[in-house]
Amino acid sequence: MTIRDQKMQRYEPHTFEAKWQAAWEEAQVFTARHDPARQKYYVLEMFPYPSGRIHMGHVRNYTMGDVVARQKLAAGYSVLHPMGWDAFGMPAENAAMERGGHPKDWTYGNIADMRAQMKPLGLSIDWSREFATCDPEYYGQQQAMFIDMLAAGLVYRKNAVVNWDPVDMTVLANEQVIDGKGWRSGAVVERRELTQWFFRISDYSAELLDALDGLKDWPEKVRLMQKNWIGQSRGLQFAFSTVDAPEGFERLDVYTTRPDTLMGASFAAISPDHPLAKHLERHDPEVAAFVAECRKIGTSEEALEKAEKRGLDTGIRVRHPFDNAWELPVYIANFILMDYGTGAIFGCPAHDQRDLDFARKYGLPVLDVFEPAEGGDPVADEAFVPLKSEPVHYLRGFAGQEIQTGEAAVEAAIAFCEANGVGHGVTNYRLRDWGISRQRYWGCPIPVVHCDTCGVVPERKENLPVCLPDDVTFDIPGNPLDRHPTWRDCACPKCGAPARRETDTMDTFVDSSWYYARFTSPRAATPTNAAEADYWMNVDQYIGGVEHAILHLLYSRFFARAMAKTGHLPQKAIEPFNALFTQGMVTHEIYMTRDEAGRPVYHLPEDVEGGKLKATGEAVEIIPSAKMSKSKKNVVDPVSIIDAFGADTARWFVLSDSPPERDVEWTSAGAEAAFRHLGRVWRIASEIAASDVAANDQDAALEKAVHKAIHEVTQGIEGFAFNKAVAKLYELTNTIQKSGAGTAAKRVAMKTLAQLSAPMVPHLAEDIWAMLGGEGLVAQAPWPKANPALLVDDTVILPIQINGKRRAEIQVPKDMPREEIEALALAEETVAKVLAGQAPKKLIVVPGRIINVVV
RNA sequence: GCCCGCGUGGUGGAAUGGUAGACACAGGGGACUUAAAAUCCCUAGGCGCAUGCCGUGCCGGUUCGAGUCCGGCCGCGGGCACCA
Repeated sequence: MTIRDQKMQRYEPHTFEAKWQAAWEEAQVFTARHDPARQKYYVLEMFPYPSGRIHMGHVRNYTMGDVVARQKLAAGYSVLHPMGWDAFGMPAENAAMERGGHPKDWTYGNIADMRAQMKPLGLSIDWSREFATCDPEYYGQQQAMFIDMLAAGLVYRKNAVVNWDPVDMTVLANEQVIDGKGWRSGAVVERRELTQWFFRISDYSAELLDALDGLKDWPEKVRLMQKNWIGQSRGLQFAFSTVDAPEGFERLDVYTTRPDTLMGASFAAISPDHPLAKHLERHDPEVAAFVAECRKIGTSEEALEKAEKRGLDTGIRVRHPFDNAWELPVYIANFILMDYGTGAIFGCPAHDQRDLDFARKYGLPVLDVFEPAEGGDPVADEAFVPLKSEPVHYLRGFAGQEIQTGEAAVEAAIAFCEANGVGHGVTNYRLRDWGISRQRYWGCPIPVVHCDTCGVVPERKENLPVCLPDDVTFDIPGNPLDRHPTWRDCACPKCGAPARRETDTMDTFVDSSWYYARFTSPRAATPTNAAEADYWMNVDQYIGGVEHAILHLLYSRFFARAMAKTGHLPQKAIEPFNALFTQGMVTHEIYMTRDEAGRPVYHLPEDVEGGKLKATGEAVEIIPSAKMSKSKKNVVDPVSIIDAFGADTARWFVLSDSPPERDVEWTSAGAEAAFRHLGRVWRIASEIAASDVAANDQDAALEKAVHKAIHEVTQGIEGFAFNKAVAKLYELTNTIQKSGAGTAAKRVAMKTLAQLSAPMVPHLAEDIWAMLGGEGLVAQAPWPKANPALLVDDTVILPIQINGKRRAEIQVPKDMPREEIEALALAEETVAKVLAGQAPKKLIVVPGRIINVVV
């Protein structure tokens, strides 16, 4: 072999990756075709926010989707694999505020950059269907649906609280509130009520809950999280009669999931947002001060739960429903949510830790309602809160048995109360209606007009889209739409009189709640096209991060139902995602040094070598495995990886080693190893292409290994165990390399390896395929089928355990009868020695698996 | 605080309740080379001279048999309704 030949036989992905991408493009391999003769398959990865740079998490997400899409294409499906941009949202406005410019320019510029970074990955995406949610063609259709949903009674307005920054005079998102203060102004944030638009998702609580059972191919944990989020509960709603309450508040409605503890009640409590609290606030300075204090906590449930539990005695009392002489004080308490139940509760300190803490703090009585069935001490500092399924002994019960489970006692208590005219049993949900109003510019305008005579009037559909005006500035905080007179002022669509446009825009979750449907007909003049939606829906495989397990997925499930109700989706699409896969993050070590003041200074991976800074030799502190983030500088830029190693190496790396649902740690050693392996595969292929060995007795063994690999790799891909599929491909590579089989058999083996690798490393696969004389593109070759006859082994090795510990093994024919195996096992040397002529206590034979001898 | 998940060699991980550590990374040894790179081969959980013993975050339980199932902890991660 000459030096020139050696040079030619190197794996140089840059010489062919672009070539094969052009070949796919030329052959229109990935254009989704509505072909009624073929079964369709719709693969979708959660679309990205156009931040400007792709990161390894994207590479991992889209490579997984690509593996599925390419394998299904090879398996004969008509595949839809689209890509778009979740393009509205706060970062674009923040960029405009910080750096000047316009959110639109920033966003479209980022999209162009990210598309250019994604294309070299060689993803099998039908780019002809691409859109961004900030395209007027997209959000105009969203506005049309909003109008339809408004007409269908799915949308309404009500008051709701927001975070208000009193210095910047603007509404803040929860993430912009840090320790109760505005992120820019540092001012203490207030809760303020605004009239806002809501979707009636809570009307669908029961249905969204029940339908979870049908989502067989969703992760169990996601279904469980959604179930808990919807939060169905069975309880009693009843009214206390009040003593010394203001006029109009003669009754206080409360909801409880533990009516069986009614005889252990020691106080009632209402939310600071309860109408009674609001009434008292106006007349009582002490209440006003307390309620004002409560409103500083912020709007998130997390903040509320973590805040110190506090209350204020209103002086009002309520009568116990079963004893007119028994009066309970009414507190305003900062931990009661107005949105849940009736915004008022009764507290039973003995059997609820929060109530107990509250009672101890304010010197309220603690009455034990029940004790452990076997008896126990009265409650002291720890509430007695057994599982509802556990039987307990009732001391202050009033319905049902003396010893019964909490569940039974609750039902008995509800029945008793209903029979005695004290309230009624109700089923409640934790799920609240979906507030979509955002006091921001960069979002889909809510297409309604406020008219002094007609009230709130939807825009006429022929006037859609209601486009965002371009002439806006972000030099002062707040919503530029609010101070844009020529955009804001308009004519009422109904009476023509001067009117004002709604200046709130929609939550970006609305945008992402139907993009999957729009991909089925992305240029249609209506939100969807019935025939296309009918063919392509549902999404057969949806892939994205677990961080979307609740909100995005729940909103999408609701929105699909709302679209079906308004005629924009077929009924079969109300559960839009047949299968869901939630993938893990890409992590990396963090490299840190400290400055003179001891503050941490972070360093990029490319600036560090061998635990030291390349520039200065200073040792760095290594913090293991954390989610890649710009602020910690533990990021690896996919573009630089592709430049250094090619796209296939990046793709191969993110699929190997870690199971897809778990986090994967990016290491430069791993990336180099992936590159080396692909180089080896390429070299073995080129050696086979140049070799000429006659058929021989090793061909059969190689063929068997190939078919085993077909079976196992296919199983790995279909079961979303890409790391295992990769391991099997390593094994097959090793087998081919070591095999002394003839060239013909090796060519078949290598071509099959190319086909099995194509979903993961498509460029390399094409190159090998072409090298070995494969017909056409491997991307269009049918997926190989394993011959079942070649998958079974004639003999199996059975390990023998003695008392559960492995001591020996025997090799037996695959279908040897149990009795013969038993005899062989007992005759085995080690076993015979241990038994010493005695019969075993027990002999367990699991055919094809194991033998356990118990002595 | 509440809901959900995860925890296995030096590292990433594999294992329908049935041989713990497949496959790979890093390491050690060797071959080839004037040398290096590249490549190839061998080795490899810990302890012990060894029959062997110990090992899947910790404690307990079920089972002939537990990484896997159950109960209780510890640690880490995700979500908590205006981040996307």
